Amino acid sequence: MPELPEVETVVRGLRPILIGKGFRTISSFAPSAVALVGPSFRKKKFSQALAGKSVGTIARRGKNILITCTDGSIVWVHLKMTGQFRYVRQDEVRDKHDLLIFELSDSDATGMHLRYNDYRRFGRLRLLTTDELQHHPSFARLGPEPFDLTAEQFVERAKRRKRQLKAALLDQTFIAGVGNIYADEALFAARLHPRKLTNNTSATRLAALHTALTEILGFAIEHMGSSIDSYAGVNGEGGSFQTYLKAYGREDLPCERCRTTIRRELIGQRSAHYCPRCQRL
DNA sequence: TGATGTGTTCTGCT
DNA sequence: AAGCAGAACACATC
Repeated sequence: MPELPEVETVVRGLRPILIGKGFRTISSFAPSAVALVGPSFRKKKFSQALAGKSVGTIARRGKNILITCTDGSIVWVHLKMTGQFRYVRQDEVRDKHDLLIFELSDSDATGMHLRYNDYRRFGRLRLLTTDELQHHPSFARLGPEPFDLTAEQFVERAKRRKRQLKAALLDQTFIAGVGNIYADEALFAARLHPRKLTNNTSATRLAALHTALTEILGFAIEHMGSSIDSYAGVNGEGGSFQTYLKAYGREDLPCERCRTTIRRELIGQRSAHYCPRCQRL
């Protein structure tokens, strides 16, 4: 389940593979809903439109990956739950969920190519112009990056709404990049109940939540994310942050602070893991 | 068959 | 009208 640290790890893995390289040909086994093009590329399929372009820069915005080509067009990728990029030998047998295969300008020399695999097919790749991306409603509404916000700015933002803390952290328009794992971990670290309301939480505690969140995200990036379910980096390497989880996935296990049993509860159709003793409402 | 998992979008309520 | 909660949806797996 790629969240901010996992997506950052993927971006860092893609850079040495793609930057300065060209897309020679792209083989697609993807349904048309998975790989799309913006209006200015109409009439062309994703594979056709991307072939021949070269990669300039690769960036992350929230959980989104932005691969900017030297002609200004952008491949906007959202991995959703199970999307993965893998850099593999060209002769590796194709998995049935390998949906796109990118032959690169140096593939003949290296014998390697890039694949996009997504067994649930929720992920999306779109080839757009810069303008189309900036005006796309779901991209334009993204909230600030956690690291770009001071604790004071986070407090001010939170105080403006009346929302359960867990829901606010998961809301990509409130803050970009946080998913279920890191929301639960940040709330545990700050000893805040997931159902506590933003407007009923003191500025001090909200500031502490922001500090916990950025510390945890930073630490998780250093550990190349959490390998839970099927997540792996571009070169097949797993992250190791899952060994540091204190709340997420620890239902029925003792809290490491007070030994109380960690509870799992549905909040807005999402499981929330928390310690009922350390995190009081 | 239907429950599961997660981010985004839709619907309807206050 | 704005802002929110909750449902629906995108899928494959078992």
